[in-house]
This record gives sequence, structure tokens and C-alpha cells, in this order.
Amino acid sequence: MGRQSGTDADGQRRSTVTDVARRAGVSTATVSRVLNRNYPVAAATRERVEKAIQELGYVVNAHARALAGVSGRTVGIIVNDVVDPFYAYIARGVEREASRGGRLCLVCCTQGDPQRELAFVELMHERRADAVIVVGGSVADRAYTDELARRATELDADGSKLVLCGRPPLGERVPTASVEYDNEGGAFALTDHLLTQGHERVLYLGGPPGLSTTRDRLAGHRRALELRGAEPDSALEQPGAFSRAFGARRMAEVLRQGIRFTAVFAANDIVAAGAAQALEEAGVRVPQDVSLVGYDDVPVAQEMRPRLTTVHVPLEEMGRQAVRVALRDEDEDPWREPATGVVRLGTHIVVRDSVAPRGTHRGRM
Amino acid sequence: MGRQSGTDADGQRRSTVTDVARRAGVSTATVSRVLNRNYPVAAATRERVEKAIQELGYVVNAHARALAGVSGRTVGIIVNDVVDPFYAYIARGVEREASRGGRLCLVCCTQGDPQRELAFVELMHERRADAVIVVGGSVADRAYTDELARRATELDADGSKLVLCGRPPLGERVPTASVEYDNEGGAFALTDHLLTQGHERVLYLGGPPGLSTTRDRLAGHRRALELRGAEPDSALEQPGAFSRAFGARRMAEVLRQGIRFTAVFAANDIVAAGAAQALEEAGVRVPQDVSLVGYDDVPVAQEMRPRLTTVHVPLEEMGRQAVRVALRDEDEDPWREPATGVVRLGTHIVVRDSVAPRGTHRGRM
DNA sequence: ATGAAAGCGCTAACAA
DNA sequence: TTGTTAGCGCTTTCAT
Repeated sequence: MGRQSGTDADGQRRSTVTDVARRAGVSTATVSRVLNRNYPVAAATRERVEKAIQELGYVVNAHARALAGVSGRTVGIIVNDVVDPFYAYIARGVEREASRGGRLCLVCCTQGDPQRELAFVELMHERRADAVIVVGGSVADRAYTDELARRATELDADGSKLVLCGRPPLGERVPTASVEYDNEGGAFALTDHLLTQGHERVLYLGGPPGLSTTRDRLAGHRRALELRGAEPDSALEQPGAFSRAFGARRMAEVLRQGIRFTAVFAANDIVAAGAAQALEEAGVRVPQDVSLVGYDDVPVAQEMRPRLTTVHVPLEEMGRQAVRVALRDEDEDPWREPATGVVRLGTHIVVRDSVAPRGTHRGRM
Repeated sequence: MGRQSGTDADGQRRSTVTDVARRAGVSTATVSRVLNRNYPVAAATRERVEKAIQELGYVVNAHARALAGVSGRTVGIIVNDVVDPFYAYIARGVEREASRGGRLCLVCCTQGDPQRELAFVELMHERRADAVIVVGGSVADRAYTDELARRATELDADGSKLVLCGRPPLGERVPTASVEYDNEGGAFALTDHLLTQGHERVLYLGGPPGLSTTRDRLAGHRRALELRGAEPDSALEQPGAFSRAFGARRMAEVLRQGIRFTAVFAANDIVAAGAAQALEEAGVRVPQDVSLVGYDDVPVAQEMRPRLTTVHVPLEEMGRQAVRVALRDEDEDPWREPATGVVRLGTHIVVRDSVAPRGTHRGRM
């Protein structure tokens, strides 16, 4: 026998389909049918049932419904931090697309801890989320990757899907969906833009060293350098973090050390904002003395003065696509071509006011 | 008979406690006991069960568990927009506190539409969320308020709680919890600060006119004006929206119209950022020509140049308190004093660089 | 320490 | 068009 009384402090049992049925003088099946409006019910009956529902303040129990075989209509999204605009915009896309499909969104924040990420994937699986979306770069740790792959497989076995949003695949054999963006290409274009303007010594600033996002951006940057025959200099690569504080601090240090450069490639716009501050405090003018670029094209890029040249990443669209790619088998009509499970979105450089041609620079070189 | 096959495309039934029990040679009760580690189980038995769980890739079904009477361990939060830092910081607090208690967070965005808000409250009730937190100012529409009150009552009847976070109560009789902050007081302090610096004509800029948040801030502003005997001037009250775009646009218009003022009280920091931009473009210097203040103390306030004087609102803490106040009956030990169900947090002015004494101003008056 | 079995609230197959 | 009823997967009481 179940253990709970089914009554609350007031002795008021919360109402169930059975209560509604009794009050309306119909069967539970009929109540279910008016609830789900997926089956013909006589108008008069329907009204009686709806009246009973009103009077009892009845609210259907989604757990019971899910247990009876109906989708829980939930998608899960796992991000580093909801406050970071990179994640926030993706989360917004996920929420909007989920909402459009009548789904609710479970949101978790890992604060950068892979173990928390794995734990959250599990919790969302327990809740039988229709899809679990993990967002943003990942570390290349083997044990972690294997474990995530295992969970992806288990999710898949339960008819759900792990979606990789902005991070590399888990391997050919692992059943996942994924949304990618051209990270390397954007970085290439950005550095190429700088090179074209005559800059040869470009400082690469920020981004956690182990992260796939950093790897890809740095790879694009290096490829452009190489292509133009600019000589690489490890002193010009200063990864670290994706924070404003890091950008400001490391920029100041680099200035103090007297490392020579005429342009700064910040790993993202937030880092660029920090760098801009340090530059300003050191009396270095952007773009007259030093050119500065960022990445992501989040609002701060337009709000900075000078406005920041950066790479546009379609963050909100990535979020939307993440839920689409995971759910199209469930929602769309079956005559559509079978989904590939991978969508790749483009990036493009947005030229604003923070880059000037090398020729106009003074000092620092 | 249930209608679904219980098998997926591969004919692989997903495993259940029964499968685990069979494989481990124990009963489902025993499996449940090792799952919940709330009851003594022989070490050897436990190991066999855990092995079976591993081998089958078994993941407990939270719906079944919830239906059997265990809390779903979910809290719901409803915000305007996850990207807006005001909401994002509160959401972060909610997520962290929920997570601390082993709960997951359902997040919905209303995009400012009260009807969507009501619909989301219902959906979260269906999912039997332990608490449903509605965040931010509300409109004073009676039909809407009544409906929300009704839903609060129904939630309460199911042992859950509607939490009002940063908005006025729904009435004495309506069972809700709430987290308030001293909105009026912060506005009072801010305008008083301006007045003390010799400003007499203060432009109030932004904030949706119908919103409780705007009402409270405006009320504090007016009270300070009155107290200091500054004469009110309706031309100096320019509500509208909480966006950067509004701040920039309306600021430019006001400048064009030649309305006289020496200080601007922006309804929040985002509006202040927009106003700052318009001011800059018009060649009006902050704070030399015009003083500027904001509200909320979100990061942009520190990032602006000059750094923005504003009112600090403990956003993340509000989020944390929202889940605490709703859940302390469930989680805390019963000997604690009974919760009041209302927590009120203070605000304080943060003086930075965007205000100068009236004496140093030139022009505009 | 373990097992048997009822029941949580709902949906849908089947019967009428 | 409506009713009857099995069963979704789990927890817990009660018995052993």
C-alpha cells in the first residue's frame, strides 16, 4: 500500500481525475478525453466536466501522465553560467524553441565543473527529458568524455538525445545530435583582417587553455598567421580565462612586460572589454595605438567605445537549432527527409571601429 | 492495458526496477532500498544490485518516483527574459540554491506577457514543482491579479508555493511567499543624493509605466523631491521601457526638446547606458554637464565610463531567498521557528563617478 | 535483511 | 459517445 495519506494539512485531498469524474457523473476516461481534446466528447458532457474541473481546482498531474506514456514535454539545457551572455543567448534560443513546441526547459549551471555536468545529465535523464543539451566548449579529458558518451548512449536507449551545442563530437559510435558553428573560420577571418591592415604582431588574449573553444579559435588565428607568413611568437599567446577581470589583468601585465604588439585578439568580447579598460588606463588608445578585436558579438561589443570589431556567432539560433535537431523525429511529420543530426552554422566578422591600419600606429613597435 | 509497447526501435525494453531486481536475484523493494540508501541492505546484496544497475544502464524514472509520493525536487522560475541581467542574476540565485538542495530548475520566459506567465504557472503546477517563483514587477490589472491569486491558492492546496520575487503581494488572503527589496527606499536615497549635490531639476527616464517596479521607484523619487521642496514637473517624468534603446532614444528627444535638467535618474542601469550614449553623442559630458544615475547595480554600471552611481539590489540573494522562503517548511528541521513567508532585503546606493555637484555644471539650466 | 503487493494518477485499448 | 480496466515504474507497509 502506498504510504502517503493523500491528504494535506487541512485534510483536503487534492483532486484527481477520479474526483472530477465523480463530480461530473462520468468516467475517468471521459475526463481524460476532455483534458486531452484528442477524442470526440459530447458538448454537454464536456461542459459538465469542465465545470467540475473549475470547481475542484483540478490540475492534471504531469508525472502520472508521463508515467502513462505521454512525453514529459521537457528539454534540459546545461550551461556554465546563466549570467554569461554567451550562454544566456543560447539558453534564450532553447527556451523559445522549446516553448514553441509546448515544452518546458530545465536549466542547470555547471560553473565550469565537468563533474556537475555529468551529474546534471543524469538528473535530466531521470526526469526523462526529451533532449539534453550541453552547451559550450569542453575539456579533452578522456575519463570525462567516456562517461559523457556512456550517458549519451543511455539517453538514446530511452528515446532521448544528448545534443552537443558548440563543442566537438564524442566519437562516431556515440549517438548524439549536434549544433556547431564555424569557430575556427571566424578566428581565421578575424586574424586575416588584422593582418590585412598591416598588423604583424597580434596578441592572443584569454580563453581557458584546455577548452575546445579556445583550441579552435587559436587554431584559426594560427592558420591565418601562417598563411600570411607572420612569424609565430609564443609570447604573443596569452590564454587564461573568459572573464573581463582576466582580460584587464593580463593586458596590464603584458603592457608592463613590454611585449611588442600592434593588435589584440581577445578570445571573446568580455575579455576584450577588460583589455580595453587596461589599455585605456595605460594611456594606450584604441584603435590609434593598438587595434582590438573580440569574439561572439554579444551586446557589450556594440556598447564599447570604440565599438568593437568582432565575430558574430548566431547564439540564439544555435539554441533554437539544438532543440530542433534533437526533436524533429518526434515533432515533424514523418515524410520529411531523415535528419542528419548535425547542423553547422556560419560565423562572420563584424567590422566596427576598434581596428585601424598599421600605418597610423605610433609607438609600441 | 497501457498502450505503449515499452520497447524502442531496437526492441530493447528500457530497464526498470523489475529488470534490475530479476538480474540481481532480489525483489524490487530491495532495489528501491539500495537506490534510496535510506534503509539497511546487506553489503553483498547491495553490490549485486549495483552491478545489475551498471550492466543494464538503468536510470530511475523520476515520474514514477514522484507518482509514488516522493517530491519531484523541482522549482520553477518565471522571468521576462533570461538575457536581461536583472533576471539573469536572480535566476542564478534560484538555480544555485535549488541545486544546493538537490533540485532542478524549470525556467520560463514570458517576454513581458502576463498571459504567458499565467500559462507557465499552470504548467509548473502540473509538474508539481515544489515552488513556483514569479520574478519582477507586475502590472496592476485586476483580472490578471485575480487569476494569479487563484493559481496561488491551487498551488498551495497541492503543498506547493507561489513566490512573489520583487513584486507586490496579491492580497492578505492569498497564500504566497515573497521576497521584497527596498525599491522605494533606494530611489529615495538616490534622488536625495542628487538633491544634496544641488540638483533641482532631475529627469526621470524609463521603466514601463504600468509596472509596479516603475511605480515604486518613481514614488521614492517623488518623495525625495517633495521632502526637499523641489517643485515637481511632469515634463521631467519620462517613463517608457527598461531598454537601452529606449534610454538612448528618449534621452536624445528630451535633449532636442530643450527640456531643462541637470541630472538624469534612469529607471535602471541599462536605460542609463542608453542615456549615456545619447548624451555623449550630443556632446553633453557626464558628470560635468549632466549627472547620471541608474538602478540595479548590474555589471554595466561598473563598466561604463564614467562608472555609474546606482542603487545596489541584491539580485542573486533575492533568488536564493526565493527558494528558501518557499522550501524551508520542507527542508529544514521542524524545530525552527515557523517561517513568516516574507523576506525583505535592503538596497543601498553605490556612489561612483557619474554624479557631480551642481556647482560645477555649465549650460543646460 | 528481504519479499509480496498495493496504490500513486493517468491514458488508451477494448468493450458496449 | 462513453465506460471498464490494465498497466506505466516506483515506494512503502506489512509480513516474514
